Amino acid sequence: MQTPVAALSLHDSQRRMTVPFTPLDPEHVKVYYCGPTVYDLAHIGNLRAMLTADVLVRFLRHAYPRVTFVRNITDVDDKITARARENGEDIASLTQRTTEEFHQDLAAMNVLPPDIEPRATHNIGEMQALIARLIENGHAYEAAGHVLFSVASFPSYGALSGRDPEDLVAGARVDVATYKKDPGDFVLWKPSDAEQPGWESPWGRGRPGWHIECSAMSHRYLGESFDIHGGGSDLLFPHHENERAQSLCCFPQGKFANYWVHNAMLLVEGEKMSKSLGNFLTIRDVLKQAPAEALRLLLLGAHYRSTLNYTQAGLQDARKVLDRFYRALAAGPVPEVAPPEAVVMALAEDLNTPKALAELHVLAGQALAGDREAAGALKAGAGMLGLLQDDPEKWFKGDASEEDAAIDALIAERAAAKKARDFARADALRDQLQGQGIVLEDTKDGTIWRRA
RNA sequence: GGUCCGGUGGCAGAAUGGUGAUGUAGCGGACUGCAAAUCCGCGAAUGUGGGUUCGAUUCCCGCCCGGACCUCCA
Repeated sequence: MQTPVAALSLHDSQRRMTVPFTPLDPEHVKVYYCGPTVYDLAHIGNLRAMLTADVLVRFLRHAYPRVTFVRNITDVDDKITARARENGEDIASLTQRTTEEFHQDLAAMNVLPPDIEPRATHNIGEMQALIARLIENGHAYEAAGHVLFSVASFPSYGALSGRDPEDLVAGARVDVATYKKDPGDFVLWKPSDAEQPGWESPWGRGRPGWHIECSAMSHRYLGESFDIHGGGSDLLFPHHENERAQSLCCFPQGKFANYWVHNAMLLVEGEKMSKSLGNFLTIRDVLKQAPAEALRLLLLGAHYRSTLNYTQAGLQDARKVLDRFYRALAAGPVPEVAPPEAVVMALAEDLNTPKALAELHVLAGQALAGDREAAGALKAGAGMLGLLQDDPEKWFKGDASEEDAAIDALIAERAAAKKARDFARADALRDQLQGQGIVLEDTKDGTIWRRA
């Protein structure tokens, strides 16, 4: 039996409003997220989408008995082909290495793995089946070695992203391929030359277009209708619009995704993150400067639908906040209790993580004042955000090292000096440790230390 | 050019048609041999110009600024 939880409301991109979430099957909630194209290290913008999904899925698991979370790996893409060529590397080795790095980075960030993580290249047959079906029922056609989706055949094209197909044509800034019947038509299958990865198909050796993989994998693992489909807001158009068109045309009886969740982009020091500005940050770049948990807290500090400004100062802030939270946990025993209502309620309001964090601050204050029940609630509430599950000792001191004994020795020496009222000596020892990045705190139970 | 989203204290960031959270930073005090941590207190914000309203930061319109997307490309 699940504990009763506040009813979740979610902002659905298609309806453009926040609505109560009602699962198709309350016994089994199904979620699909677009995962990475594995040609390079994940950056903190990618991370934001993964983190949004993580908080969403954690909440769903709290509220419903069973959740299946599918997040794919896109391991066939022209960016991958290009990068492999630049590196003089095998495509397979590039995608495998990048996938492993992705997994390591997310594990470091305490992002839980999906239940199923299908790869595009393992689902080529599924994609071809969908494409054949679309041709059969008149939603796709072959032209110049390509198979294209016919936008005109799907009246509600544009409904997800709120676009009028007419506008799209008028504003198109890319030359329209002459073999398209309609400028809005997009590729389902394209021919590959000898250099490019390709698979045999009824339409010749080729490779899939960008969008069909998600239609194929979501169908295979979640069926014709599932609850939530998510990703970054930049995927709304054309990627998700096209996925929706393909899937609904293949399976007109199904609903495809019932709710669409899109997270906003982030800025770096007030500027758009881009390679040309040189402010492109991978997860690994950030983890050289601060603990993963600080980055996680920083990213959860803004609501997922708001543009978030990532800054160095913000990263340091997040660290100090975690110092305070862990101090509250370290101040005494931490009983195991259920997540506090206030935190659950905040998250139920379209995953309002900043509000949930504000509630955690209240609990931290109470815990520091001696309320151990509040400390338990702090830990349980933070757990819903994937925070504060580490040992406080580890947070403050890092992994135990042989250096620790030396630190303890200096602290003992300082204690002796203090006892002898030789404060000059005591302060010198403290300064020495300070220089090594060790901060001392004298408490009534003796001196404790932490790394700055 | 088109469509859409947003502009809240130094910084980050909630909320709301009727006294604007929270954190961090700053300042003052308590505690401390001095610090650190903790506690108490203080100051500090709704881009701009109109409109609707008894009342607007919230709703509407213009402007300025930022961002996303505009079809094989996050």
